[in-house]
Amino acid sequence: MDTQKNPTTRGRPKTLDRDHIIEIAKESFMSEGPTHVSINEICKRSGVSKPGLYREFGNEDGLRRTVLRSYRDENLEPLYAIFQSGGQFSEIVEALIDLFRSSQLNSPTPKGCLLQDMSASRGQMGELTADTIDMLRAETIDIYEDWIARAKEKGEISTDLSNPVAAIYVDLQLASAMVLMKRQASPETVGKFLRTAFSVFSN
Amino acid sequence: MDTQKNPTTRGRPKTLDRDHIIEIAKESFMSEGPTHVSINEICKRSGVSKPGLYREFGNEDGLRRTVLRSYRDENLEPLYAIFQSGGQFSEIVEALIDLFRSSQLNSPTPKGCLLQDMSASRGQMGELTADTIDMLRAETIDIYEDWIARAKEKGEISTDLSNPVAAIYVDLQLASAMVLMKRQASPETVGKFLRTAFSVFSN
DNA sequence: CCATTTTCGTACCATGCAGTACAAAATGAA
DNA sequence: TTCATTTTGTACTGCATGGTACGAAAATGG
Repeated sequence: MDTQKNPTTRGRPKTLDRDHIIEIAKESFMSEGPTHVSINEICKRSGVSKPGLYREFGNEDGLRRTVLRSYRDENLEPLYAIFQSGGQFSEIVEALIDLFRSSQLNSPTPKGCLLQDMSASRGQMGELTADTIDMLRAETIDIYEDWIARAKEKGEISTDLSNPVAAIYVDLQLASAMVLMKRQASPETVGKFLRTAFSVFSN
Repeated sequence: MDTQKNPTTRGRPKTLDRDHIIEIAKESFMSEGPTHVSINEICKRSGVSKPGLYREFGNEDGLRRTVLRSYRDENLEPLYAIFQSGGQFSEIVEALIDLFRSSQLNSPTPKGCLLQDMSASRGQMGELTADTIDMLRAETIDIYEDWIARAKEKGEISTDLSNPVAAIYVDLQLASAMVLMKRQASPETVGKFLRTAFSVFSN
């Protein structure tokens, strides 16, 4: 599905606000867990009829995939940008801490990482969403691995870990930091946690 | 609820195997997530009628609490024992790695930590289970904090982190290691991860 | 004004869920 | 044998879910 925009100008004008539904669904998935919010509930919260939502996204799997893609573009992309900024290792760690703090302070409800949450319940997801999860996970791990590799080459860090294992380590530390955020730990605690976790690479 | 054993010898003899149900439910909760296994499904898998299960555990909340308590006694207790063994910091880290490896190798299905899983979906749990989650979380955090405090006093470690924050750090690292296990990472990777994560305390 | 096109939402379907009413079955006691 | 006691499972209730059939509504084109 993923309906395309109206080519002609005929017919009843569309009132359904696709982006609004995606935002409501994203917020709901992140605060209550992607598998614990029903389509019915999303319809009520976004003020759309059920057939309206189904016409737009096909089915539950389609909605989840769309929301996850939106999460990538809006929430993950800024994270990627930091790793690919070319800054020094220590600068990047501090930039990460800043990003986490600001996203924690700017969010009304405590948020974790939607990709991690969906990944944890991958078995409950449909095919489209599961494939998207796999792609995004591979994408992020690659970015972490490249970052580690470049920092090693520049002599900014040293570690016993191979690059793939170091990438997994980074992935898990960021996931943990987001768990802390969801638990509403203070930004100071989150910062201390990240600085400590990344101190294993210092030389 | 939590029915007590028959005092008299009258009446129809009981055939329901309480412990078997608990084991089946625990296995199911750990492999599929505590909120994604229905009572119906547990009844089928353990060969018990639905009223039979309800007579034994009261309701879904009662079953979850019972399973979680059993998880504590059977799975968490050995972990606690390591931290309270009085060994040196480095010995305890190695003992942890051993415990993780053996539990990973001995388990047919990939397992994470039921307490973490339930904690993550605490909002979906009933009152009894939620209370038990809180108690167990406080219990484990206390054990980690005591361990850190003792190791500091003995001069085996040094860190900028306060004891409470260090305890949170330990908690998250163990949770991450269990996530790795659930993802079926090799025991070597899990070991490397833990050694690296705990290396932040070395002096 | 009418036909065509497109989007709209009410009302429905089958399924699975947590939880229960109730009578049959199985024992010891009298 | 019969009664009291206890455990058993079949068959049900009411509700929420994912998903859809279908006709009304709202626009443009002729």
